[in-house]
Amino acid sequence: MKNIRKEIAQLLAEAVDKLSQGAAGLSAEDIESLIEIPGDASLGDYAFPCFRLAKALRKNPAMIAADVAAEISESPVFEKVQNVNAYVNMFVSKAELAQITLSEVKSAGDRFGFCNKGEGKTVIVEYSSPNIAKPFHIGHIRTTVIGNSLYKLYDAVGYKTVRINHLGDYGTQFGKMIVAYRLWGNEEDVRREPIKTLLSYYVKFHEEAKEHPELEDQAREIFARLEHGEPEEVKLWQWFREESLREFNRVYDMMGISFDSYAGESFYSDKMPAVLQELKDKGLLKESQGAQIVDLEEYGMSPALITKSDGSSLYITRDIAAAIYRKKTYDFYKNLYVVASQQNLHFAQWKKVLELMGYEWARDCIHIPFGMVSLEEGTLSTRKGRVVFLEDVLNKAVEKTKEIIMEKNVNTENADETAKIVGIGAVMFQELSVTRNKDYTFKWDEVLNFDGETGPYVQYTHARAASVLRNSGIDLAKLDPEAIDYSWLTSDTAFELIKLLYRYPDVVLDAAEKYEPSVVTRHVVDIAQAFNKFYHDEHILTDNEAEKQAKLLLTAAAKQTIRNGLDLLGIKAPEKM
RNA sequence: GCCCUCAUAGUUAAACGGAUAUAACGGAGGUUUCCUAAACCUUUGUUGGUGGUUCGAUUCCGCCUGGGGGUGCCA
Repeated sequence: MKNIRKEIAQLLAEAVDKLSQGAAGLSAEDIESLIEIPGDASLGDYAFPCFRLAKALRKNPAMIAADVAAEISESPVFEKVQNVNAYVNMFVSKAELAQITLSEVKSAGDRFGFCNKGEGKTVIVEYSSPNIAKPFHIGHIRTTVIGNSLYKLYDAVGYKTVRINHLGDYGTQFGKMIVAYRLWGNEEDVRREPIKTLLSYYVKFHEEAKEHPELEDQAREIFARLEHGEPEEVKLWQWFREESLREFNRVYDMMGISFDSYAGESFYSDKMPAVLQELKDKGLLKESQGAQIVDLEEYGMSPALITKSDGSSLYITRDIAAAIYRKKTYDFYKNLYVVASQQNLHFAQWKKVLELMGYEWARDCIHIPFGMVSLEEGTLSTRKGRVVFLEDVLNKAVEKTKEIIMEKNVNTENADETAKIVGIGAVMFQELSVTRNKDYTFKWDEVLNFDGETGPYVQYTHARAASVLRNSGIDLAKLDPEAIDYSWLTSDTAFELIKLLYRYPDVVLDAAEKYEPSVVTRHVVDIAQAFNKFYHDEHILTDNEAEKQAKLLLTAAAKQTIRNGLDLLGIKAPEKM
C-alpha cells in the first residue's frame, strides 16, 4: 500500500532543505518522526510543527510554516495545505486515500495489516506457564491472552513464531504436594477433580507447616529425590502433571489458545548439570552459606541463587538452561517472556548472568512484564485459597451473554455458540485493553459489564456491518475497487473511518514493536466507533447504485479490518449477534 | 533501608516532547415509519506536590507524598 506518511516526509524534507539551503540537517526519517496526526481532524490529516527549524533558519516558526506550506502545496498528494501558527497542516485527497485504502483491504483480505518485516527470523513467545497441580486462575489470564496476542502480532508482521508454555512443573512445590498427598491424599478424589483436590492438599500443607515446620524440610527432601529421578516420586509427579494439563487444556480450548511446545521447567532438569559446570568453568560460581551463587553486587543486585544448600536447583538455573537450549534449538531473533512484573528482579538477574557467561544474545531475551491482578479482598493467594478460577469467569460471562441474547434477540439460532464467542471475547478483550504494566483489581461486575468500549461493542459492530452486506444482495466478490466512484466517500464521517482503516497496518507494527496488544485493541474500538457513526449518519443501502457500491465497499473494509484486529487479539468476530 | 513500578474527570482508562488533555462508565436529557437501539446524539467533569531541562512537559530529569511489587535457599 502506498505510504502517504513517507511521501509527505519526503516532500517536507525537500522543502526544508531548499528553504534552509541544507542548514537544517534533517533527513526524511527525522522529518517523518516529527509528523503528527492532529487530535482535531478539522485542523488537517497530517501536521508538521516547525519550532525546531527556527534556529537553523533564524526565522520565527510561524513564518517558516508559511514558507513550507507554500513550497509543498502544489503537490498532488494534497487537497489543501495551510499553516496555522507554527504548524503546516496538510489535507490529503479524500477520494485518493479512499481508493488506496479500500483497494488494499479488498485485495489483502484476512491478511490486511500483515507485512513481511520479520521474514526469515524467529521469535519465541513464552506465555501462560501455569503451575501444575494448582488452579488456573484469574491471575493467569493476562500472560495467557497477552502472550497469545503477541504471538499473533509477530506472526502478522512476518516472523516465524514458536509458542512455548513453560509449565511450572518442577520445584519444591512438588515436594510439598507429594508429602501432602501421602499424608492426607486419596487417589479417587484426585481422579475425580484433580486441581481442586490437589489444591486442597496444598492449602492443608501450608496450614500444617505452620505448626510443624519439619514438613518444609520433608518437602525439600522429596523434591531432591524427584530431581534425582527416584521412580516413586517421578510416577506421582507425572500423574499430577497429566491430570493438570487435561484441565488446563479445557480452558485453553475455550479461549482458542494453543502452543507449539509444553517444555516446562522439568524439561530442563537434565540440562542443569552442564549449566552448573559452565558457570563453574567461567569462574562465576561462588559458594555462600552452603549454596552456590553468582555474585551480582557490582551490578546493584542481590546474588543469583543457582543451587540450594542441598544441591537441588532453583528457578533461575532452569531459566538459564532454557535460554541456552532455545538459542541452540531455534536460533531466535527474539526470545520473549510474558511474565508478571513481580519477577522483574529475577529476570534482571537471569539476564545479567547470561551476559556474564558471555552470551551476546542475552540482549535478545526480553522480559515483557505486566501488572498484577488482585481481588477486592486482597492479593490472590493459592495457599490461602483466595482464588477466582478462570474457567468460572469464562462460564459466567457466557451465561450472562446468553441471558442478554434471550432478552434482546428474537433470532436465537446458534444462541449458545454466539454466547460463547461474545462472552469469552468480552473477558479476553478487557484484559487486552489496558496498558500491560498497570495493576488492576478483579471485580465481577466489571468483567460482566458489556457496555462501552468492550469486546461485545466491537463484535456487535462487526455483526452489524455483516448484516448490511447480507441485506445488500450484492456479491461482494464482484465489487471492483477500480470501478468505484470514491467521491461518495468524502463526508467527514466516512473519511474518519477510512483514515483509521488506512492507519491500521502501522498500528499492528507499532503494537508488535512495543509488545503492546492494547494498541490494537484501542484502534479496533476507534474503528468500531467510526463505523457506527457512519452507519448512523449515512444510509448505506441507497437506491443510487454508484453510491451504494462505494458505501458497501467501505462497509466491507471496516468489517474486514475489525475482524482482522480482533483476530490479532485472539477473539472471534460473529456474523450475527 | 535499597531496587522496580504506578499516580490523569465521581470511576476505569487514552494521549511519538506539541495546537483547546481524549474516550468509556456513572449522572442528566434526547434519537427508532429508515440497512441490528448490544447503536447514535447532547450535557456534566481531570494531569498528587515541588523544583529543573525546553520555544513548548501528562510525557524527560531531581526531590517529596501515596499505592503496589521485589529484596538468598518458592515460582
